[in-house]
Amino acid sequence: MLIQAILVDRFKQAIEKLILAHNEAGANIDAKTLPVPLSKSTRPEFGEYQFNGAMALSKQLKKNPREIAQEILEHVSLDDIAHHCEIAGPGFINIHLDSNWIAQQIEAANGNARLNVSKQTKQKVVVDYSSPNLAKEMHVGHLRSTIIGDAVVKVLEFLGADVIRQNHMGDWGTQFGMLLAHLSDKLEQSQASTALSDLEDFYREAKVRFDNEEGFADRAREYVVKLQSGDEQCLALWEQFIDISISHSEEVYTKLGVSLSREDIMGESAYNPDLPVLVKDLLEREVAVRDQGAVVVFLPELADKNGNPAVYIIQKSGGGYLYATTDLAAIRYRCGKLSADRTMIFTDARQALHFKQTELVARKANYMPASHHYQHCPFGMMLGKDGKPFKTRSGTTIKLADLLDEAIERAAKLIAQRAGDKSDDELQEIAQTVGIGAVKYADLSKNRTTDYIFDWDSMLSFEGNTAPYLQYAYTRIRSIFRKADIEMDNFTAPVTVANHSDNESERALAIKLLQFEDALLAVSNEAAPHLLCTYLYELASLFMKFYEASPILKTDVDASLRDSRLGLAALSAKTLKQGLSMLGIDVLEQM
RNA sequence: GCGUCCGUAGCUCAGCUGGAUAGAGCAACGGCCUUCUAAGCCGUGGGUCGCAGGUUCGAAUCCUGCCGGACGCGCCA
Repeated sequence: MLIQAILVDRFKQAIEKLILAHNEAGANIDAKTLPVPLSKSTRPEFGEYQFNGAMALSKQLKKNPREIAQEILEHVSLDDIAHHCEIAGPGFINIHLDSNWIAQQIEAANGNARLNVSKQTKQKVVVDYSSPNLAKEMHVGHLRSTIIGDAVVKVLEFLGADVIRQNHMGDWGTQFGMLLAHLSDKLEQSQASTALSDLEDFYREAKVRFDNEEGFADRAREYVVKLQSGDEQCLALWEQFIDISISHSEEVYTKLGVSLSREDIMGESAYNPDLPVLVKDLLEREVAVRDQGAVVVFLPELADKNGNPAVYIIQKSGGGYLYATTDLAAIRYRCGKLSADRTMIFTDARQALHFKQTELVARKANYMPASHHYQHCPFGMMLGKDGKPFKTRSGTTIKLADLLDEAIERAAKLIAQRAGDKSDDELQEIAQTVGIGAVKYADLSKNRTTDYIFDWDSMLSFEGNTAPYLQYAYTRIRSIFRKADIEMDNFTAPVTVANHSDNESERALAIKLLQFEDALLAVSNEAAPHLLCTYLYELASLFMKFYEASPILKTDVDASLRDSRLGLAALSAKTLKQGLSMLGIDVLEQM
């Protein structure tokens, strides 16, 4: 149910009719290109939606804007949706939705497993996210890509897209020479799983040897060469390393409730066989040229002031390949083999230029169809409370697994203070759900593009725009249904929706419930899960107000009113649950 | 030097297809529990939307310049 789209459509038709009439009378305006500025009203007394196009039209038609607004009203057909419209101020058209229509939509959504969210035209979308470096353990820097990407994936899937997850893991590169040389030595005394139980320590040890130990650096370089030439023993060693490192990531994914699995891994190494083919192809077709021993693509589109083109290196002078080469190969694979319509890549903002250049080169080389929608979705850094990159006190990066454990611990402490009569197991489950939810929500609820400040206290405060607030709203509704001994999921009842003057909180809640699909569509278009967070927070907040103002199970509430309110509560809970699940956050029956 | 992103309340952030009096939360202060779970609700105070121009009937939103910050700009990813 897309209210916004329906209204835009109706007004579009009205404007076209109106323009046609004016054009017959001598005007000359192209109605197709006119914007349809329709938005939510800023204040309740202005109705639920407003159309703001009359002022602009009046200019073109040289007529009083209020008269134009009147003409639009004569042409627009809203009888089924709107109770009435009015012209206000300089020419705003305020739309007051019809209470019966709203009520019908609520009932329909309650009786529908998809909450009346329709499926969009099917599109094949590749989403590239998480992509940790397997040489090390996942650290806080991987949190954003992982959970923002996963939230977008889940929203796209719910809207009917054919999503292909691509975990572009860093499983190749010179650093593996050092790691494999070290691993080879370690295996003389212990199992690989033991040696690699802490990847951070392992990396550090290898690095120390590389920097200080006589002959080790040479051995490391030999391993790189052997690995690249496909030496079997070396590859076996590499596979062991990768396998164990992947299981470390999987543990984090499980803890985070992220939907990535082994099948989604398409690491950098997967493109190795294609890299020489790709470079050769680009050279033959003269997209790329040799320059100073390297193979490069010149990009005059990104030239500096003096006309020097930007340079994009795809093969080093020593013959090695770079991430530019791999990313081009990935485009070929995704557009060719996977025939994707859209690619979304979630990496930090520092790589923006790289992806801009990569897209330019890929388009020059025709590796993407012109219609392909290639989207780098950048995000800002995670900063500590001091505004500097988030690190431990000693200045090292924080392991993601440790961060999540700390979240659960902190949540457990806070929950214990309000424990009530819950068992230890129950408390542990709540701590898990609340702690992880809080960390994820704190990140997801912020605009993707800016840096954000990580602060334990505010994310676990359980107050305001936090995951626990949303989870609590859900448990309140569950509690009502428990008390009434009614099964919520299949509950349907005739719903009535009050006028704004009779019960404002009820009406506001009902309308918010109908805007779920609009919110999801915005997330899908902008790759911005914070829009869903905002929506869910507003929904929860409106439910809380409704809950305070409108008793449901009290004895003086008659049966039909009770059932109507139960209907609103049920849809609120189902919407919260569905929305949170797309953010990868669980709900609880009690907390 | 060039480029990208950003600058909104004491703090953390929304709002940016131009629209009516710029919104939340936290923090501060004051109310509301014989309870559909107070992890809640209601209220009060708090803003030169970095600065200066411009476009417009109308600018936090678009354009230009400046100031301040982060990041990036040929052989790391």
